[in-house]
Amino acid sequence: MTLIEARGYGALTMAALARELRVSPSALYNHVTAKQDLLRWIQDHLNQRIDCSAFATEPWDVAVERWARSYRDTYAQHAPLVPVIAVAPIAGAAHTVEMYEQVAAGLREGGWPDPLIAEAIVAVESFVLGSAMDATSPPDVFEVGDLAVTAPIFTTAVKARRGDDPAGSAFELGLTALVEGLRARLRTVTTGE
Amino acid sequence: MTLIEARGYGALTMAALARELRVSPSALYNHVTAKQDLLRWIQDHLNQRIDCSAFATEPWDVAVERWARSYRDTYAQHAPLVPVIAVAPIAGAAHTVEMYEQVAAGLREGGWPDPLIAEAIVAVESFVLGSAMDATSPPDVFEVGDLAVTAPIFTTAVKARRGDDPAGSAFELGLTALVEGLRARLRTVTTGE
DNA sequence: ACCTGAACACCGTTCAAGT
DNA sequence: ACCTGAACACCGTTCAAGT
Repeated sequence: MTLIEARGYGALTMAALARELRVSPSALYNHVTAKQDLLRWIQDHLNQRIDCSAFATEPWDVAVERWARSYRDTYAQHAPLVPVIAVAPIAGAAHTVEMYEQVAAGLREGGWPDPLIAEAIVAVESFVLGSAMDATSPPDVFEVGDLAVTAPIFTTAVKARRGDDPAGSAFELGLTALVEGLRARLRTVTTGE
Repeated sequence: MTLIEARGYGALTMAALARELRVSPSALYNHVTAKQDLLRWIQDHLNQRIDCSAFATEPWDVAVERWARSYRDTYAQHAPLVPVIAVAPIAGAAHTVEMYEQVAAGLREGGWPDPLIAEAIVAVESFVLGSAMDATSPPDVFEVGDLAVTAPIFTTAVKARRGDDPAGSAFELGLTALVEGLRARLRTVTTGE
């Protein structure tokens, strides 16, 4: 059923899906109450593919980095889902819940106090989803055109970027910084009490 | 013209806008080539309201925090724009370019090397936009329902959250961590050479 | 329980025709 | 230069009717 994602999200219309299944569009509503249901189903299926295995074997900080990379890579290829998943309730999504459980277990094992675990997860997730969206932006997003004269510093900064994957570099910079900052925070929290 | 945002984004339809302006829907296409144009126009207008003033007076790290807070607050109220702005080219958006210029100037002043400035901006921006989307999620996003038995650790972590604004707390945790991590990174970059 | 076919109430957009 | 009105090609969804 999810094999249809190969066609891209612009083509993910109820009519197209129905055609793929050789069924009438209205028939879909016997299995799904609305299109949102379908998207959440796909999301849960996708979350199953995110690699959380490191939380069982590695220190929490390296596990978070691996999880975040896998998470971003997955949704960079499914960017249209990002706005949906960011606000979609988790209830009933078994694989999604399982993912969070593994992450939460890893953080607790790593010494994070219960009240901060969900906050840390949400913080990393926000960065990941924002980065997944950024990953889909065209290479010329930062081309200022004739406004270059207004913004000389920004223009040279954009030109000074290196590597053939600016979005990827920005993600790596942010991820390592975020994890480093979380490490520092955990230190102050645990030594403080 | 943008006074219509008060009506919410579900109501931001070309027909509704035309009605508001007492004009036929097709007349709008004399001023805008597509709806995307309109959204980018709104985005640029919104970016004007983001507070970048701290970059001129404060150290880069406290300026980034203030900018990020203002940025998130703005788009938390305009969440439907987030997926658009994340991939929208900047060309022709004067206020947006000006914002980036101020941020870039502040970072350079703070000692950041040119090749890393754009990366740092994108990293912070990704976190901000991800957080803006998260801010609009319903309070029960993490209610696991009958799957609680599968995810005991995550369930208790969610219950252990404190404060009446979980999304806001997560944003603050992530923001301070991210900035702390960037500070550390800048240190290693500048002392390394 | 699951399907079909027709219909509904919308979308954004185009285009000839007017002034 | 800017507008109107009609039309187009879609959307997601509903609902009576069938099996």
